[in-house]
Amino acid sequence: MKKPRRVRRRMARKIPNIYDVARMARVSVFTVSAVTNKSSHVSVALKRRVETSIRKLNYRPNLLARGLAKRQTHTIGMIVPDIANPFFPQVVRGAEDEAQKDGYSILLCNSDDKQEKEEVYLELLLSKRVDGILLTKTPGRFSPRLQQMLAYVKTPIVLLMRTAPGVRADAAVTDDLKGAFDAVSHLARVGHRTIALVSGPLHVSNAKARWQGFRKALVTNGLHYDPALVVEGDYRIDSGYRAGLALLPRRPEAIFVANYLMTVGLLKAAEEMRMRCPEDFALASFDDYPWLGFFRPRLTTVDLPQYELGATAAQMLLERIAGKRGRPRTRKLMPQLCVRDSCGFTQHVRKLAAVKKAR
Amino acid sequence: MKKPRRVRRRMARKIPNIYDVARMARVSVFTVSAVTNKSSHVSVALKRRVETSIRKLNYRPNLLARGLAKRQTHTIGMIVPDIANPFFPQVVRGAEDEAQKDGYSILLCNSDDKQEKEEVYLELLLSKRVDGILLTKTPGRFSPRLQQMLAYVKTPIVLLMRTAPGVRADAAVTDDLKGAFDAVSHLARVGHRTIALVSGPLHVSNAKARWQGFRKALVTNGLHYDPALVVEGDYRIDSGYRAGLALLPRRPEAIFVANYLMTVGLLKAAEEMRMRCPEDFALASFDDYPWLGFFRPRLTTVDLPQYELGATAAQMLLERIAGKRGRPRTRKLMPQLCVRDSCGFTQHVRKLAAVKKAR
DNA sequence: TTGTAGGCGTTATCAA
DNA sequence: TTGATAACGCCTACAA
Repeated sequence: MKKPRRVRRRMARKIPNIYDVARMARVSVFTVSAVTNKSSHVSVALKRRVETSIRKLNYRPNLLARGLAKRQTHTIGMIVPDIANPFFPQVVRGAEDEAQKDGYSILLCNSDDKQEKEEVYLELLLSKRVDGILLTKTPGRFSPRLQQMLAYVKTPIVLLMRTAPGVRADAAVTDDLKGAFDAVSHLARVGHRTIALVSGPLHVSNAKARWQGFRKALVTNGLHYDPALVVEGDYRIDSGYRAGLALLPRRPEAIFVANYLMTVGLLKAAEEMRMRCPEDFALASFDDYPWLGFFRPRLTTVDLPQYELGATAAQMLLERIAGKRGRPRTRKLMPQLCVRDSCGFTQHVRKLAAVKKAR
Repeated sequence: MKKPRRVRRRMARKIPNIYDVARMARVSVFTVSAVTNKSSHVSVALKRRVETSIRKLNYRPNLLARGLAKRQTHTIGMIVPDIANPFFPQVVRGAEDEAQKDGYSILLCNSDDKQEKEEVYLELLLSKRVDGILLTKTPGRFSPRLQQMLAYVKTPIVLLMRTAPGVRADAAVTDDLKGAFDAVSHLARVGHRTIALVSGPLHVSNAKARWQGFRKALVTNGLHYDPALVVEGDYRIDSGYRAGLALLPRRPEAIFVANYLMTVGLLKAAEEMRMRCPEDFALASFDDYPWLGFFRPRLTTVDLPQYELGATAAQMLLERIAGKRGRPRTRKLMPQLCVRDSCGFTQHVRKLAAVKKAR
């Protein structure tokens, strides 16, 4: 004989559970569950009684318990390098919107691009039984143990922004090679012959792609690749600053920077060295923001669809969670070159006009 | 007689649970639990056996189940208007860092400053049994039902950035009145006599405070308050743009804008009207970002400690979660005026120098 | 259509 | 110190 659930008296108030509702409505918990989940047909009379009780008690199902029973939490984990990097907020927002449509919430983690942090978070997310994970992978491979865990639990993962060697998973990325190619080609077209590169960390897939796009553009435009004009940064402001200090004294005609934060650092260096853009050097960079058109130098940029990137990744993840099978897919979103003044284009046009006029 | 837990054969692999570990180590689940939680003393021999089994099985406690049993999830909910607003990422980051130190994760939600979304999220967070909530309250009051729920479950809330009438809770805010006062006073000191205001939505506490700071500065500096020079926006780019279109034709000597996004909009309007800052109008605005010093106009701003704000709020929340009692406290963080060129200060100084020289 | 009771994976209580 | 077993609050097969 099982004795009835012990009545708790200590805490005067207790959050009502499904039993409380059932008791008040004089039905079984099954009926209550059927009503809250619309899972099975319930007669109108009982349904009404249940709903009344729910309202009276202000009952809300405990999603923890539900998650435990159904083995799904309607939560997805998202690991980004740093939400404070202005690139990611829009991505996260896109993912959150998409997730929310399907009733999913997002657990946000910052890895700082450190493998150890990433590993800790990944394990935590698995322990919290998230239904899936959106991951901007840190450089480097998973530890064997983690790899094994991931394979074992089969929690779907979608890679975001970066692919990762050794990880077989869906991915949502941007066509960074093309983005860089377009930007650098544009610089060449405007007439710049010596073009420097401030690259991201080359062991990160998208930095590599941007570097490749840079090289390809040089080749295509018949320009010389000068290793002395290439500096590898880490996508943060300070590395852009150091790159600027190293690069600007060499007087390249143009500089292509692989992300916004490093561009900020580079401009800081230029400021200190009293060099102006685009008068003293042309500039094109990755990532676009709503404010860039209204401050000088008006940056020429490669605009990445950040929001869409996050939304797409979330969609892919939700499909996997919903049970979609098949081998991993990679969705590549297209960047768009956004020409403003920093590349020297406007000066270029003016010059052309002047030449034309002179003749 | 209770029959032993049914052996599941259907799914070949199953995530190991505490029973599996106990069985392999030939101990009871209690012992395993005691080991993983270090909650009670376990003999060295058993402890070793348990640890070995844990390692062999790659066991990780199911945090859902733990949460259900212990009635705490080590998760906190965070509701911000929009993570894509560049103000919030740093705030979120501060909160996340602080939470993570104590083993808490963050569930992130965007309310878009809509009461309905906020309410849905709040209920969801409660249903997910978060241990506490960080809330940048939308304007308006909670519905009675929600208010009742919140009071009932006693989940601690800390208000972030904005206080809210009718909500008795800890709060972490910035001294916006002082921030605005300092900025506007500075504009006056530089010599501007007609100063316009692009305000945030006045039913939001911090917009109100900034407006008050503006007015106080006018009074203190003996300037006239002209309602025609005040426009109320909604903190978004577009409202700043419209404000610019309305305000700039009136040729105020200076404009004070209550946040960054609206400043961006205002500059867009200025651009269209071919008015330059600071030559045609001076500008000071709220919120500072790492890049502002390197683009023109170099904005004079009120720098708010965003990261610290998030961190402080999280600390306060964690204290409440840990059981701290006492009446609600409000922590007010200090802003810092960051003088650059847009306020016309440098021009002002140059003029003074010229005058001096002339004598 | 509705109810009963076992299971989800922990922790916690009470004996031993 | 350890073990057995009842919560925690929900879902769901199976039975009625």
